[in-house]
Amino acid sequence: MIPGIQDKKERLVGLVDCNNFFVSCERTVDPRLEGRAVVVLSNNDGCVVARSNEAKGMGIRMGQPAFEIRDHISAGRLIALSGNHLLYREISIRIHDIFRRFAPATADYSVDEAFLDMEGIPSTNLRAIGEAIVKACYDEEHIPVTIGFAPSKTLAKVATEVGKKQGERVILLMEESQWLPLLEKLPVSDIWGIGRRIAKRLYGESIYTAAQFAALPAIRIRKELGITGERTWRELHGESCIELSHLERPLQDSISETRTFPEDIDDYDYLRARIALYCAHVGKRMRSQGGQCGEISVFLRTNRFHTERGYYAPTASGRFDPPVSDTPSLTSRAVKLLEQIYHPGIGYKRAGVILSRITPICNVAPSLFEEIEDENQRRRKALQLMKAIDSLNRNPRKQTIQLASQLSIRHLGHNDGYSSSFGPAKEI
DNA sequence: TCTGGGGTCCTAGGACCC
DNA sequence: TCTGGGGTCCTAGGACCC
Repeated sequence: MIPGIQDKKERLVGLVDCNNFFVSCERTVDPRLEGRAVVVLSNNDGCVVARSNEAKGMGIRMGQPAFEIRDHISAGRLIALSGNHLLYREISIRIHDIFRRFAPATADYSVDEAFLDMEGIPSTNLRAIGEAIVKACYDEEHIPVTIGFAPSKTLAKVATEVGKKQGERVILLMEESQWLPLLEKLPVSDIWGIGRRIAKRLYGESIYTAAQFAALPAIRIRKELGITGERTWRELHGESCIELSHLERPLQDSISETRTFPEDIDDYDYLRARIALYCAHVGKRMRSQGGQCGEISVFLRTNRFHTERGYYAPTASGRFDPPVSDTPSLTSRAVKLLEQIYHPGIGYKRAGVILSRITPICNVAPSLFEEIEDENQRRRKALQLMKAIDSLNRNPRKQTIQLASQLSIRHLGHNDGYSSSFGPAKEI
C-alpha cells in the first residue's frame, strides 16, 4: 500500500455548499439586496471576498481590489458592504445544525461548506435527501445551498461546482459515465487541490482540463506532484482517499490573528499595541476551545506588492514549557519576539500572532523539571483570572477589561475588523 | 589514516483551501 | 495610490544518533 493513501473503499459523500454565502447572509437581514449586484469586502474594505450572482455576471472577480470596482459602486450598479463576520458565524452554526439532521455523519469544512458521510444510505434516496436539505436551509435560514453527491470528496466538489454553474441544486455523480463528460469541460485549475502554481506547471505540459489530468499515468503524477497530487488524481477516478476525519478535529492545531494595515507602519509602539490586542483575541479563542499553547509566533510583513523595496517578512517564535493559556503570558512573550524582528525605518503592512502546539488544557504532560505543585497552582490562578475576564468581556460591544498593553492604540481608527459589526470603535 | 548508512526528529518554506 | 484573513498538509534538508 502506498503510504498516506487509504485502501480503496466504496464511499458515498455529499458536499453542501452555501451559494454566495456572505451575500446570502446580508440578504437575510436586508431583503432589498435581493436581485441586486452585491459584493462583500475584506477588512479595510481592501478587496472583494463574496459576490452575488449579479455581481459575478458583471465580471467582478474574487479578490478583486476595491478601487477597481469603484466606478460601478458610484454609478449605483453595485452595492459593496463591509463584512459582518459575527453575523456570518451565527448563521453558519445554524446551517451546519441543519446538515447534521440529514446525514449519519458530517464534517464542517468551512464556514459555508460541509461534507456529509452518506455511507449506508441507498443511492436511490440521495436525490430526495438533497432536496430536503435545500428546502430546510431556505425555509429556515433563507440561505440557498447546492449539494453534490459522489464516491469521493473531490468529485463531490466537481458536482457542486457544476451545479452552481447550471443552477441545479442537487447533483449526483455516481458513475464514471456521469462525471467524465464534466471533467472534459472543467479547467484543471478548478480541481480541488490544484492551485495556481501547479496549474501553471500543468499548462506548460499542455494539460488544460480535468479529464486530461485524470488521463495521465498515476506514476507520473506521483513523481511530479507528490502524494497530494496522487490523492487528487485517485479521487477523480472515484476512489475516496481523503478521510473525513482529516477535516474534522476537536482542537485546532493553531490559532492566529493577522491584519493588513491601511498604510505602512513604522511606529514600534503602535505595532506593540496591535500585537498585544491580537494576543488577547487569540488567547480568548483558545480558552473558549479549552486549549493551551506550547508555542507562540509573531510576524511582520512589508507590502508584497512593492517589489522594488524588497520583501521583508520576519517571523520569531518562542516555546512555552509548560504550555500556557493566559493573555499576560502570551502578551509578554509576544512583545519580546516583536522586539527581535522589528527594525526601525521599515514600513510594515501586516502583522500577526500565531499560537501553535495546542493541547487540551486538562491533559498537560508535566515538563521534566517542573515543580508541579507550584506550577499547577500558578496555572489555576491564571486560568481563573482569565475565565473571569472572558465572562466580563462576553458582550463584544463592551470590552470591559483589557490589559494595559492593549491600551496604547491611539491613531488610525480604521476598519480593522474589530469594530465594523458594532459601529465606530470606541475612543479609548 | 580511514570517514557508512539508516533512522528519527525538527524546521522552514511551499502549496493548497475557503 | 489602492490587493484579506485564517487555516492545513507535505517535503526537503539539517541535526543527531547509533
